[in-house]
Amino acid sequence: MCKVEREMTQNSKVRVRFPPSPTGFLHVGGARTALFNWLFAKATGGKFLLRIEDTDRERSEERFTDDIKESLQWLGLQWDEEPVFQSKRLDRHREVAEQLVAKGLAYKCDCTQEELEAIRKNFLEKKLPYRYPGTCRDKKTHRKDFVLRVRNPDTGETRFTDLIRGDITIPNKDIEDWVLVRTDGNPTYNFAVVVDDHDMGITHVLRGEDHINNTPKQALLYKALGYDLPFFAHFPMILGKDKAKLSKRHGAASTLEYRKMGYLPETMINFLVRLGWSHGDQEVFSVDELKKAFNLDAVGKANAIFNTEKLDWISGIQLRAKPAKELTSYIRKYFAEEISPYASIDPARFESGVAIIQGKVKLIPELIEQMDCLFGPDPSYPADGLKGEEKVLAKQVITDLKPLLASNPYTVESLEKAVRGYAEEKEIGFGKLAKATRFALTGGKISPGLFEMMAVQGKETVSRRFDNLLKSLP
RNA sequence: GCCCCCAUCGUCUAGUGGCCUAGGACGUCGCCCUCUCACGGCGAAAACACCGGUUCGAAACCGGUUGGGGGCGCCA
Repeated sequence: MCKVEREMTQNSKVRVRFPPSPTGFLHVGGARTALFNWLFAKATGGKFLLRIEDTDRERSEERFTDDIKESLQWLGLQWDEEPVFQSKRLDRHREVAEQLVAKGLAYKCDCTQEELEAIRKNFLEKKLPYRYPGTCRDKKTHRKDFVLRVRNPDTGETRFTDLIRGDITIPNKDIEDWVLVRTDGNPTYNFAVVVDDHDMGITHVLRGEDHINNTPKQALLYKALGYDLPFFAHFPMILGKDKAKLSKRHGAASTLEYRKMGYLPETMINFLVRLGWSHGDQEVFSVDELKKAFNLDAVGKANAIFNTEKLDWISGIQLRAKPAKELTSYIRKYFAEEISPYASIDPARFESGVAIIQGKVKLIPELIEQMDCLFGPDPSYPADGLKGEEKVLAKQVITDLKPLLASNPYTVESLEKAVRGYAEEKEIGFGKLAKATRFALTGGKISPGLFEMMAVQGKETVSRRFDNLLKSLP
């Protein structure tokens, strides 16, 4: 925590917000912005709020609001107060707009979109930077349709402090008289944000770097309105592999798709937090650790590329770290359809199946797939699964092991002792023996540890599969 | 075109003037461990964009160049 933050957090409660517009699914860039806000709230003992910015009635859809909420909840980023819907605050926005007009800080502009387009085109042709020229600033009479624009100073400069980047200064001549209220009476983003952040008591505006250019506009409005400026911080962007701003065409559109792919929430959080934030050499974090360790001055300034190599590595680690019981109920909740073939399996057995596989895979679908050798139908034995001499050995080993294990308790230790004892006695290399046994039990070459597997499969299955193999052998 | 932001291995990053012949992690490639697959251990290749300053001393500070990103809507 840097000095400014410390002063701030000592004097009053931190309140941050995540303000998505429901015009698309929550992509991972948005998810990370939400995460940083949430972590900052947790680290400072503040509140994390959700505001749905649905002032664009045309493009806003309820299914996107649902997607955003579900994504946040899946990740565990629970908001602390009822979500605010910007569209329900219309009256308040109009009220503030009127105050601005009354003070002469906003004015009506009846330029049509066509007229503006012509001006814009003209500026572009002359290679001049386009800015609304203030045509209507002092006009007395207006057409029926008009917008409200702010009256911004033409000279001087606007400065604000970014907690990550330091002071940022913009000449006022580069800030145009932008639109506050549309022809249809709805507020624009930059206007609604300022009013809402102020009314919601937001102390820290933490958002993506794509908003840096909006900040001077908003800062000017705060001043015009007589509001205290909140602290600002702009996070670097997450870019796609082509180094362009993340969008639909970069693989997964919605954060929820990562859930489907089999990543855990803690995996996403661990991965996302390291895109732009660091803590010495530490790479692996639990969510609880993050809630204590997160701070703004360890956030970097440079953009990061969303590269899933490390995501998979973290996934393996988090999968291994999750208690089998929790992992099992997570799988039951989100992969119900995928595990439906194992519906009849005793829950405790199912959980031990999860336990012996979770350390070997990186994603949940892989885990479910590997459970097939435990709970699926008996395997068939491909003819080329074992070579000639291996078949001879297999026949001997399985024939001997069958009665030996039939009278043995089915615990990992006891099974291991019995089988290893047998191998020693017969002077058969354990590797060869294991290969034959594995083939008998799975019909393949890859499986969980032999004894863990047998213990989960149970005496009946093991014995039956031993018989099956013997029958298939010449 | 104009404005803003940024710049260390392929990728994520450490680094706040001397500890840097630049550290960690992912990925890659070897070797080891091992009942297979994983895990784990050891090792290798791999970066301070460029040019000028400032300084006894720059990856670090300043300026410029180049490169990248973002913005320039009655979208958010």
